[in-house]
Amino acid sequence: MQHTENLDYVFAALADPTRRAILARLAGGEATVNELVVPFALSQPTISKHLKVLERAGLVSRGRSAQFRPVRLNAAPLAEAAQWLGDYRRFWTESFDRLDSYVNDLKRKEKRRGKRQKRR
Amino acid sequence: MQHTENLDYVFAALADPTRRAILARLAGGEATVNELVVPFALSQPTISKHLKVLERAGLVSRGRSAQFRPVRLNAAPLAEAAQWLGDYRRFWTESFDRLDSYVNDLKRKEKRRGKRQKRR
DNA sequence: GCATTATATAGCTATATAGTAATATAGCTA
DNA sequence: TAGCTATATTACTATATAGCTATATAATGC
Repeated sequence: MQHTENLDYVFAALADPTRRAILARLAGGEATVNELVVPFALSQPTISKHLKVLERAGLVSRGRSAQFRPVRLNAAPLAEAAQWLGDYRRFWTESFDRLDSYVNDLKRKEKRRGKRQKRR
Repeated sequence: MQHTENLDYVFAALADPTRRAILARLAGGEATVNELVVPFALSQPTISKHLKVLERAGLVSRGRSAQFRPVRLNAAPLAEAAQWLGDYRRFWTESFDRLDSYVNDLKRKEKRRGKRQKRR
């Protein structure tokens, strides 16, 4: 595809509820790994793995303070994702959806009558 | 993680560039499976599988017209996703310069990634 | 019934992911 | 130095995903 490869990582990262919860937690301020482990009933290495996925997507970055590696939210990739979604905003209203399917229904009927043809 | 479970499927569906391209195509109007196969250099079963993933996420629905199963965009789940992202909007509008440096960073990484060829 | 077309399903391979326990590393502190 | 704490890495399971080819199903038209 083109240069949207980072969206692969961003959306993939957001597809896991644990990772979304981690981001929600970080929205309240940076946290250490162990602080992130506590609420999840998951092992520390598992959380570290999730953090690596979030880091690959650019959604978190790590500091260094003594033996702590504080994690903080980096929302920039979310802006990218939101921008991608924004292209579909016009399809969201139900009235438009109904109009759309109505129009498409007409197209389909016309296609059947008019035999095989390329669309628009 | 109860009533956000749908987001798992939606974001997972959006994580694949082929599926995002299918949605982009459907934004221009509904299409048959074979019409969706053409631009991708992928087999028809592979596209059918992608459509199943999109359907599970509620992002497309299928009609029935003769032996065709026309696929059409259903953008409602995208609204959900956008709403989720909206909660983080303040984090990227507050610091636009950080987005800028993030994008520059991406460009650098992409250049490096292009040298050692990759994956799939 | 038979052939054609559109799509779905089955069965397979290869790779990725989420989880685990055990261990290693790095930085404090006494 | 030794010992403690925080985090990362390793090695291993189990499951999911993306792709393929081959085949099955469904609807149409002759």
